Amino acid sequence: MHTRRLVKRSILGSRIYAPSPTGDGAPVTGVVQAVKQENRDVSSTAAGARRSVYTVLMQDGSLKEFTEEEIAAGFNHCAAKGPLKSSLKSSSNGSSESQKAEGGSLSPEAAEELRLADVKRIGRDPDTRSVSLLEQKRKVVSSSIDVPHARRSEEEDMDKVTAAMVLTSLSTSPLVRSPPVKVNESGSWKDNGSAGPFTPSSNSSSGGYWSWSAPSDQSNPSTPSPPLSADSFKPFRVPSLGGVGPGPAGPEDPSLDDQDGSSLLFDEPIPRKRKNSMKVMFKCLWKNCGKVLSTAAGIQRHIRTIHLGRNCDSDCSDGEEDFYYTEIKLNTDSVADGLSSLSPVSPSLLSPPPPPPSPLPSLNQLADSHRPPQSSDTKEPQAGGTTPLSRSAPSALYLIHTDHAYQATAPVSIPSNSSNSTSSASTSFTPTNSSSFSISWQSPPVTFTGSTVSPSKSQGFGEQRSQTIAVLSSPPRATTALSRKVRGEGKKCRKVYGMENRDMWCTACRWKKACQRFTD
DNA sequence: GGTGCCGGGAA
DNA sequence: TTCCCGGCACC
Repeated sequence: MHTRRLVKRSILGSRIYAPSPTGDGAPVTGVVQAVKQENRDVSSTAAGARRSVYTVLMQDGSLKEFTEEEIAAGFNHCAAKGPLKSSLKSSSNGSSESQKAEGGSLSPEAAEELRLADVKRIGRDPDTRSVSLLEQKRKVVSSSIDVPHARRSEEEDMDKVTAAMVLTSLSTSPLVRSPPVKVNESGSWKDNGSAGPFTPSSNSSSGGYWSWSAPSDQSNPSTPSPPLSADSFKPFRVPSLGGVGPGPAGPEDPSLDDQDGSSLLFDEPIPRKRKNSMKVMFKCLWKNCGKVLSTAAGIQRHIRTIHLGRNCDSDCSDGEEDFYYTEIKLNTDSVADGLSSLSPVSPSLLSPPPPPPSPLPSLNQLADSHRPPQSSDTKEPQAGGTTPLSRSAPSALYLIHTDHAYQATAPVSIPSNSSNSTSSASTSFTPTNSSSFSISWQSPPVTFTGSTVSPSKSQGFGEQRSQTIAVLSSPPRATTALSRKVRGEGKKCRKVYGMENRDMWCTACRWKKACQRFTD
C-alpha cells in the first residue's frame, strides 16, 4: 500500500525513458535515482527558470544524468504506454497536473512551486497538501545530493510516518475547524494564508479529482450528496495540519486506519463519518439566521447571497462565507442511543433552564447532534465570543431533554426555598442527561431545617420551568438508621440506565448489592 | 408496586 | 471470588 503510494507519487525510483546514449533514437529505460537542480536564474522562481537534472540508473547499471528536456523527449516518445506517465499523473493533481502534463515536464521543483501556490490559494485540497508535504520531504532529502537506495527506504519510512500523521489527524472532528488561524506543526508549508483555508476554487473542488472510487462510496445514504462531499470534505482535512489537534479523535482512528488506507492516498473525497451514520448539515452562523442546509454549497450560496449581498456565483467568492457557517453532525445512531440508553453525561446538563451565560463547550457536539435541524431557527446565534457551536448548546439541550420521556413521570420535588441555594451544592454522583431524576445531596440534611418537603408535583405553573432541576431533598433518615443500611435516595444504576441497559450498571447493582457507582 | 440492597447460595 | 437471587425494608 505504502509502497505503491510511494511509487506513484515520487519521481525518485520511477522508471523513465531516456534518450538512447547511442543516439539511435530508441529510448532506453532507467530508474531515477536523484534529482539535481540547476538554477539558471536565481532571481526567478518560475517553473521554467530552473532546470532539473535527473540522475538515472540505466539498464546496464550505469548512471547517467539527463535534463528534464531530454527525459521529456523520451517521455513524449513513449507517453502512451510508459509507466512514467502513470507515475506522473498520480503524483500530480488538479491544475498543476494539467500544466505538467502539457509540457511533459516532470520537474518536481517546478511542480512543487505550483503546488505550493495552489495550496496557498486553495487551501482545502487535502491531496494537494499531502502531496506537497511528501514532495517537500523529498526535496529536503534529495534536492541536491544523490540519494542512494538506503536513503530511499528511509524516505519511504518518512512517507509512511507522514501518511500516518495525516491519517491520524484526519480523524479529528471537523467541528474543531476554526477560522483561519490554525496551528502549523511546522513552517514547511503555509497554507493558512491570507485567503483562509476554504477559498472555493472551482478547479480544485470539482476538476481536480479523479472519480475512480468516489461513486461507490458516495452511495452511502448517510453521506452527503457528491457536490457536498466534494466541497465539504475539505474542512475535514484542515485540522490535519495540527497533527495532534484537539477533538474527539480517538475512537475513530482504527477505522480510519483500516478503511482509509487506500482511499486517503487516492484522495477519497468523502468524510469518513459514515461509520456512525453521520449526517452532516451546515448551519449558518450569521446572526439571527441559523439556517441549516444540507450542502456546503447551499449554505455558502445562502450566506453569499443573503448575508454578504453578493449575487454572483461561486466564481467570485473569496471564501469569506466559509466563516459564517459551520457543520453540524447529526449522528443518527448516537441520537437514538442517547435518547434511549441514558448514557451518563456531564452534570452540567442540569443547569437551570434559562440558557446560562457560559455555555458548555464540551457538549457542543452532543447538543448539535441532538438538535433536530428544524429547531435551529428557534435559537438565536449569538455572535459573541463563544464558539459557534457552543452558542446553541444550552438551549438545545434544554429543549431536547425537556421532551425526554423520563421527565414526565419522574418525581420532581423542589425544596420550598432552597432550590436556588442548592444549585451550588455538590451532588454525590454524576447525573445523567435526563434532568428529571431525583438527586440526593452530599450536604447534610440540616440544610433543609426540618421542613422536609413532601414530594409535591403541583407547585404551580411556574414550576414547569424548573423541571429540569430535579432536586429531592434527602430526609434526615440518617438519624433513624438501623442495622440495615439506609437506603440510598440518589440515582442508582438501575434508575440511571434502566433495565434495558443493565450491562451498563455497576457490578454491585447488577448483583443487587449496594450501588458502588452512585454512592450516597 | 418499585426500588435498594442484605444475606445467602451456587458455580 | 464471582455471580445470582430471595427476601426485606423503604418509598
